[in-house]
Amino acid sequence: MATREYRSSVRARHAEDTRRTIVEAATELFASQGYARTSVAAVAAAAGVAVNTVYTSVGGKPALIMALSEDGAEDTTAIETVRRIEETDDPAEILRLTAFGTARVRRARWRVLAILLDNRTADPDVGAAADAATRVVRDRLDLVAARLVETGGLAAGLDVGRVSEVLWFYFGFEAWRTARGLGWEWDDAAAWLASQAASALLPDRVT
Amino acid sequence: MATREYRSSVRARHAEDTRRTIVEAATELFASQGYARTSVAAVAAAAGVAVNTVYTSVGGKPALIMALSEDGAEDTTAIETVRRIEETDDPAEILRLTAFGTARVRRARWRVLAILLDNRTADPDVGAAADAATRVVRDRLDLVAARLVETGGLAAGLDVGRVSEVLWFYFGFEAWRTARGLGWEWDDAAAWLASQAASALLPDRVT
Amino acid sequence: MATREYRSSVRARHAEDTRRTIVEAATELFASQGYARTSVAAVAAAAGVAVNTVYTSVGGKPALIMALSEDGAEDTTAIETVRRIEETDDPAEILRLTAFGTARVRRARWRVLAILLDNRTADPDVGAAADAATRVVRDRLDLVAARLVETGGLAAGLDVGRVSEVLWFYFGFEAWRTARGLGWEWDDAAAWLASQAASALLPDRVT
Amino acid sequence: MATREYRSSVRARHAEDTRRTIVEAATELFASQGYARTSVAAVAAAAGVAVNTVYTSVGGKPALIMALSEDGAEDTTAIETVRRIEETDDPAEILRLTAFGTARVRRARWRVLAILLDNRTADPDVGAAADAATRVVRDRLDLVAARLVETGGLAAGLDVGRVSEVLWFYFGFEAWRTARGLGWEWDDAAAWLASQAASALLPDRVT
DNA sequence: CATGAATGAGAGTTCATTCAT
DNA sequence: TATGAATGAACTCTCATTCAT
Repeated sequence: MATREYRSSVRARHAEDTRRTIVEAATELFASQGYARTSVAAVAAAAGVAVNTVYTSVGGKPALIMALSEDGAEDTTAIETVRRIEETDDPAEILRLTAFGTARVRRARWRVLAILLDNRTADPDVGAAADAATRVVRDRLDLVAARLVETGGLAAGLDVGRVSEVLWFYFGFEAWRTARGLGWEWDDAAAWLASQAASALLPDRVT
Repeated sequence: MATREYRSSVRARHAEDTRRTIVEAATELFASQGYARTSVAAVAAAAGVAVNTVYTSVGGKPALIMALSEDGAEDTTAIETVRRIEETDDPAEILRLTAFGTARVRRARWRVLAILLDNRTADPDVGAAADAATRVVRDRLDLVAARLVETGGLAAGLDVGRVSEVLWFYFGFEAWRTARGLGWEWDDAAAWLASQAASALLPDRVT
Repeated sequence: MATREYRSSVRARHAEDTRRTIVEAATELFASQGYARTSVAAVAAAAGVAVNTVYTSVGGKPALIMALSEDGAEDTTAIETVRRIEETDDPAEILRLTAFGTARVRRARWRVLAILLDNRTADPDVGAAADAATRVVRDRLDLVAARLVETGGLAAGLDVGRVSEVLWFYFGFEAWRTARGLGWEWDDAAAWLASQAASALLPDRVT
Repeated sequence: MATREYRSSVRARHAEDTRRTIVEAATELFASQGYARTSVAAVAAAAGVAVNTVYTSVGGKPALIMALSEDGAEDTTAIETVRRIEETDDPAEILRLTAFGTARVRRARWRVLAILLDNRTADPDVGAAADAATRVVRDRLDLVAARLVETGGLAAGLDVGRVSEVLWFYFGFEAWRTARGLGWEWDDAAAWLASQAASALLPDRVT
């Protein structure tokens, strides 16, 4: 990124600034008013550009959704989490890692995620973006589920599919949304969710 | 209601039919296309009436949301559940009753509920209706939480507020939505949720 | 039509008036400014109605073209001409009948025809309407050509296809357009075109 | 022109190339989609240049029309035809020369001509260009008409104006357009048109 | 000379809603 | 009560064009 700055011309940099300003304004408005009730004109006004600049520099309304949902699609945290999960054999630890890992990812992209989920029905494009985001997370949780089963430390009668479902129940979007809605802090929520998932998946602790 | 039928003229009854047809058509369309993308004209067409009849017999678009959200607002099940909860002192049993009670209520009004939740951001009126529905359920869960504390059978360190939050986490809208999304059957989901809520709220069974 | 007036309600009649007013305004504007440069707003203004009334009572811009091109699609003159052609065996007379018949039809619908031809490229819908109009006339001229060949009074070496082409050359849209452009009166033009077609199709008079 | 090439720098020559490429792309698109429905952006894309290059090297949209209509405005053929007409006294020969002469000119510039005629109403500038082209041809036919009258070999009752009109009818744009539309070959059409013009203007051949 | 970025103006169309019947 | 007709207000998007580089 830093190197890019040197290479790109002043004009290109300025254009990128404009684009970013617009996408941010759109994010703000989509979050506060909803996708359907936010007009392109309002986005332009909020970004301080002409209506058409939204079209020339980002695209139409669906393109705004694409742009903001791809915005910070960096997965370093997620990848790091996956790596650490590979390194441990303790199922409880795996659940804790998953909880705090998803917490971090959700926290970083919460506004965008909320927009996608809250406006699913407003537009097919939003729905598609939301589905894509869902799929990414579910796929990752599938890996975790497989790893959990691999450790052999789960309660009896759980196959990979079921484990994945439970993981989604506790670490998926809705769970975090509920936790957020209840005002729970990220870390508290993560700890609680991890323990609840443990009670659902691990054999009774007592001997 | 039944008595009304006798009193009302044929015309009034016919009008009531029209109204119901329209509200049902609206429910169908809101569920399949979303609130924002469903036009009053589409509702009218689906109901087989003139556009204006929607206005004269139900009201505008927001009125449709009101109408369908008040539609089957009968709470006989909920009230029955509350009554039975009052009669028992076993916290685990209370959780089970709550789980199956909410399952029954959610199941009956699922389509309407999904519409309200999925279209929260589409329109302030929808948001208000969704909030109202949320409040009703949370109030009821507050009662359950109070009752649970009353029994004295909960794990240590739980006050009414916290218990209510946990109940909402497991029996609130999002939990059921996730369960539905995972394809879980109502009764299976209820049993699982009850047991998870128990693990969260009740003291460890052993010792 | 007269009987319809009695049957239809005042409202329906009024609506029909509105529609006609709009189509006439559109015709006027399309003729003077061309299809592409005439906005729906301009049509509405010229008709003295709201912009949307154009949509509710006629349809979009393409619908206006359809409406005006179907407007006076009465073919009584054309049919009458065809009938009279069937009755005579004199090729020269047939050509005269064709000339004056087409003159009458063209004259009646000249404005509309000019619009269709002049705006062919402006919009695919206009092109389609123009093509349809062309096909109708060419089909009719095919019949005339067949009749001419039937009489056996044509010059040697002319088959039906060629005769039809020549008829189109002299009595088709472009010929009349040229004649109009030159300021020729309808009847003078018809007489001249008939004589020229005769010189092209009939054997040399002398011998 | 040839001398210019030597003088002009490489850059100027390159610029001229760019301009020609753009005008050709425009011609192609105007012919296939019509003037109104062809955007400057489309022209630029087809020419493989930036949108703005169209403005800097040719001008706006009207300028494109000007450019292509002046493009190959060489009249060597027309001038040659006029010269040869001056040399003969045989009216029939003059008509033949006119027919084949116009055929050659039309053939060379057919695409451009068709664009001008088909898009007359799309834009005042196009209309003006079309009118200019028309005037040029009509002026030339006026000369031919004068020459024909001069020969004294025409049928009785024809003044120069009338002769000019008839010449326009047979050798003007619309006639050729009709002939082209019918699929007639250039030379066949020319021969037929010449003979028809003869029958209209010359005294009956037989005595 | 050629370009990318940005713009103002305006087009067609849809929508929720009201009026007269 | 129910309706067809008509409307005003937005909205998304395209276009031709100019400015700074």
